Amino acid sequence: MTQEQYSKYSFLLDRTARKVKQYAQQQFKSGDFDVTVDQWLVLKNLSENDLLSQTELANLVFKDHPTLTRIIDLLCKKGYVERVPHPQDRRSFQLHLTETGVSKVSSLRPEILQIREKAWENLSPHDFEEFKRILNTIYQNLNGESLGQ
Amino acid sequence: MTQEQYSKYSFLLDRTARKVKQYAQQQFKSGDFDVTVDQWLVLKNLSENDLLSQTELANLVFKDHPTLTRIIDLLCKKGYVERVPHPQDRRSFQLHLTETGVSKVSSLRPEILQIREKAWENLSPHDFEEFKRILNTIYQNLNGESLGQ
DNA sequence: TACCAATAGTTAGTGTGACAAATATATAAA
DNA sequence: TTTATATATTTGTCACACTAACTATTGGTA
Repeated sequence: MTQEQYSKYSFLLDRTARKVKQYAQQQFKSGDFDVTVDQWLVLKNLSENDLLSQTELANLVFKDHPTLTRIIDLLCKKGYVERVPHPQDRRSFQLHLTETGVSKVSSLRPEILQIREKAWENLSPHDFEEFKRILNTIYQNLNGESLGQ
Repeated sequence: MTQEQYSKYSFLLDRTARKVKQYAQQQFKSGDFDVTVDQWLVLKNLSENDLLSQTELANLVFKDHPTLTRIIDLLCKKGYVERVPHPQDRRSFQLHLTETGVSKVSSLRPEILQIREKAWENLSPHDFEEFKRILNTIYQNLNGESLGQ
């Protein structure tokens, strides 16, 4: 296999990742979910781990701090999340899902699982495992120092 | 396999696609390439197909028209691309690499192939074929009407 | 105590992505 | 020929990614 051929993965990877996000976003919109795909990722992680700091959450969802700041801003504005001052450290916040946030997550979760399945038509469970393995290997190959999981 | 497990691919896919772009962009920067990753994709396609219209190019690189307009704007500002009025159709342009653009492409091409290879350490040619197959299947599953290649 | 490096978070700037709407021109239909 | 429709590109808006620079606070150490 030549170098030339190897270089195409980056194009296909980018194209497919965008399509997956775009497809989900369209479904989110037609279902009036009132959140974006990335906002959902944040909400979902907050529902599974209460009282995270922004830094802890950023490490969970693999987003950088400025991006997370803005997503949290939007989620606060929508009333799904609150920034609670950290009792010991005045630099940081504990992130907390509001009542509205909790019920938003539980009402959207099943619908979103459904949407996510569509991508796997014509593919096997073995394909799924291989896909995850390859994605993780690529990630680690490029992740220099931190070798993050 | 439960629905829950299936939903993780979208996170891994997005994370890996971002890492691939970020890694390449860092290398581009440390090598003073003077283009972004997406600008490179456009330049490369123009070097292989001269005198495309913006619509034709948009279909090649799978970017939407407004995005492409802005990338072309930047490449024109940098002097790598020219918009030549279409001789028959006054609505459209033929895109043309300048001298500078041509030499930029040929000087960067080998360096970029090198950068792209890094992702494939610890992976086999068979992995590569499976990866492409799965990416393309997912893309087509979500691509509703147009069934684009 | 006073200094200093590290940490938490924000702000600003640039580039990109998706979508809707606007403009200009071309082409087909009445 | 006039009208309607389709096409090529641009503009505007919002969201996200990444970098760099900045503020505030913490904790260690001289």
